[in-house]
Amino acid sequence: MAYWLMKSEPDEMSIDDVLARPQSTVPWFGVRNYQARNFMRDGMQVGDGVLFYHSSCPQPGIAGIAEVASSAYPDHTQFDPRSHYYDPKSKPEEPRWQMVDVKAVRKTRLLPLSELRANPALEDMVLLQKGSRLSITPVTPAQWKTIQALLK
DNA sequence: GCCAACGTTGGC
DNA sequence: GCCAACGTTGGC
Repeated sequence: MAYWLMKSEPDEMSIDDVLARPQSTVPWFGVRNYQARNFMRDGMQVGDGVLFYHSSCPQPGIAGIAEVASSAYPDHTQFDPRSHYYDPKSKPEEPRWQMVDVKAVRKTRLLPLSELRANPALEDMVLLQKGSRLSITPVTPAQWKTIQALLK
């Protein structure tokens, strides 16, 4: 069992949007960063805990709890020339980009980035490191536990 | 809109 | 393999 933080722009896909979907589940398409892809492909297992983070919005922070709902499989948007996420260099016989399904578990209070930064127990979070921009980052069990307590 | 930080591309 | 140029992310 591992833990992750996944960023989503609420204008694109908020925690409410995911909860409103069938099975509260969404395919996490559009990741175009190798490190983030590798976390999905090599690290994630069904049932892993996910902190659902709202980014690029007025109040960035953790907005909900989710879980990994599938193992990694090819992201079909990479082959669609009309898609914003089209990658002409990726071939169907050798897909470059993968995705997983993510299932929303519950909405939480908005736990703002500023509150995460202010908590000494969380100072090592990958999310909070200088210059960190990864849309998918690992979370340690201790960090997960701290955040669960903050969301109680 | 600004800008720091980082990733990718491509010429050499 | 180096590295300049460019594109993207994302908080502010």
